[in-house]
Amino acid sequence: MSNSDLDDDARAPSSANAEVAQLFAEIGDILEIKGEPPYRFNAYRSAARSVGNAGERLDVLFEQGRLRELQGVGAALEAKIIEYLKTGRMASHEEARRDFPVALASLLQVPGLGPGKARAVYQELGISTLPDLEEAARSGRLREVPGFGPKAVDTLLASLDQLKQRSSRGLISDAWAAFGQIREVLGEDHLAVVGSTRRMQDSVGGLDLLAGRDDAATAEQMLQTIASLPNLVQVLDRSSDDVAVQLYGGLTVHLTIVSPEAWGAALAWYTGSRAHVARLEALAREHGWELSPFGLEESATGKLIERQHEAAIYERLGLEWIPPELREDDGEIEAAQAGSLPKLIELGDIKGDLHTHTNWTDGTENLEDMAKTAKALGYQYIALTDHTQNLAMTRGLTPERLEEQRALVRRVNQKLAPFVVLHGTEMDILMDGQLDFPDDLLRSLDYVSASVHTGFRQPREAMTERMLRAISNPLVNTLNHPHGRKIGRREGYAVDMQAVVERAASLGCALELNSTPDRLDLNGTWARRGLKLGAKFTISSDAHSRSELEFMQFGVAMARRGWLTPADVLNTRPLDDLRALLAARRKS
DNA sequence: GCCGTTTTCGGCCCGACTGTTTTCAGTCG
Repeated sequence: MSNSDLDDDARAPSSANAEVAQLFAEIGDILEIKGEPPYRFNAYRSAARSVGNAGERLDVLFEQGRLRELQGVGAALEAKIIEYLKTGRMASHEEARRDFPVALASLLQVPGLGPGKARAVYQELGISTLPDLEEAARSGRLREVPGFGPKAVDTLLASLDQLKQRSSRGLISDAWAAFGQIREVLGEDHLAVVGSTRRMQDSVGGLDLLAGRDDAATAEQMLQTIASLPNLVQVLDRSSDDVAVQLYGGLTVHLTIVSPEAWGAALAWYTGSRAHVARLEALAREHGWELSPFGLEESATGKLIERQHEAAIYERLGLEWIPPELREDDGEIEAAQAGSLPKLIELGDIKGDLHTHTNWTDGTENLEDMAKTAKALGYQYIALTDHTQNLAMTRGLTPERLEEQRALVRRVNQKLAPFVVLHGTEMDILMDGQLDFPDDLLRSLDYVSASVHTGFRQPREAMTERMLRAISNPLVNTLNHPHGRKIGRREGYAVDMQAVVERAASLGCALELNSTPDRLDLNGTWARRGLKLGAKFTISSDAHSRSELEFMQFGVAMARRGWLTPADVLNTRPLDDLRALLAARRKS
């Protein structure tokens, strides 16, 4: 740090970025519990995200007078950042903490417990932690708090149980974003993602990286770079050839230095699931060899068979090279031996995006900008699929507004031809399985997809019937995000998904692989089950802004994990073929 | 508290449900 204004004490183990982001997030939480209006606490939260995920250090941005370039940082929050950089403190944070303990915000994770109840629980019983809350609920003390009747206490206890089971795994998009940031500073040469992130699991335990370096000085430099990333929270572990750190947002990054000569062996070793690698080891033993991260060697003599190239290792073991997404020991070894691995779908096979939103509902941008961006991505078409009237919070479209939208679609299509915007809908499936628009209206649209957005706590039988009824209407082309889960926030609703997938397959209703990183719904496991039943799929971004169109890569990854080929996915088809397929479903 | 092909002020996701009440606050999607 070169700016002499800055106090050395300001730099604790965490980076200033992570510290400031944390303080902003805590202020936001406390403001919400205090009952401040949403635009105030949301301002702190969006600034927290922006600062926490920034790829540059706050002190550098400050020196260059560029703090305001961070999204959501205006004059007031800039001043607070500068105050923190200079003094290591933030007065408004200390002020907020005087009213409510920071720990109280942890109660907001409990489904059904919002800021109002958190405030009441603290003011009436002095409770600010989850264990204390649970104790109060069990002992009956919670009943003393206004608003907590017998039913509310029961629901709360159930929610607490659910919360305990929730996994703390991270989003695949966060892991890849962190890799992008790290690649900027370390360079691309012999730097690779391995582990569950390379296998593109729908959630990841952390980001595992390999760097191939021979000389100790360079290796040391790389480890040091990781240990001082702008968004560092803490260094978890450090040795001469590896480092593990935690970044803002919770992601763990683990970098291992390996010899560039053994690059291929290390890639294979650290990428496959434990079960997959065990199969590779067993195959090696059949040849009298031994596989390790250092190479494939003859067990008896230690003579090197292969270590430099991953594909060559697979080849020596009698296998086709196996795409990382399949390395789960779920039939891929046998297929690779037989030379019958599927030709998996790739991002480049996608011809259009069938799930997008605009500022007519809860998207942030206009149709023309969305379409232009899609066109620039190389697509031939997108489907505009804004929400419908039942989903009021998004200003869901009434039939009248849908008609108005039609004229806009026509104008944009004239302007961007031969690119085509299909006029579609993401229509709510109502509580009883009825659809939010009448059939006549649906018939007038180019594309119809349907989603469950309400009544998540319906019993399993009712939810299953509801979804079956909805997809039984031949005007519904696609069932969107079938499980309705949000990774890290809520489980999917209770539903007999096997029955839904079977029915969809038999009726020709496509199943969506929703590419939004916290959905990834269906995931690879369910895609593969659907494939075996003969289901067809769409892969779509569910973009609410232009940049989110790029989520598509994650949905394609789920498809690959599901062993899907381009033929299994509707939106790999050119527009005319797609239209024919959509029409065929309607006639069924 | 931020922000701007609704631009320097006035917006910023809003209506329904739930369990608690006795007229509604809190939460959700």
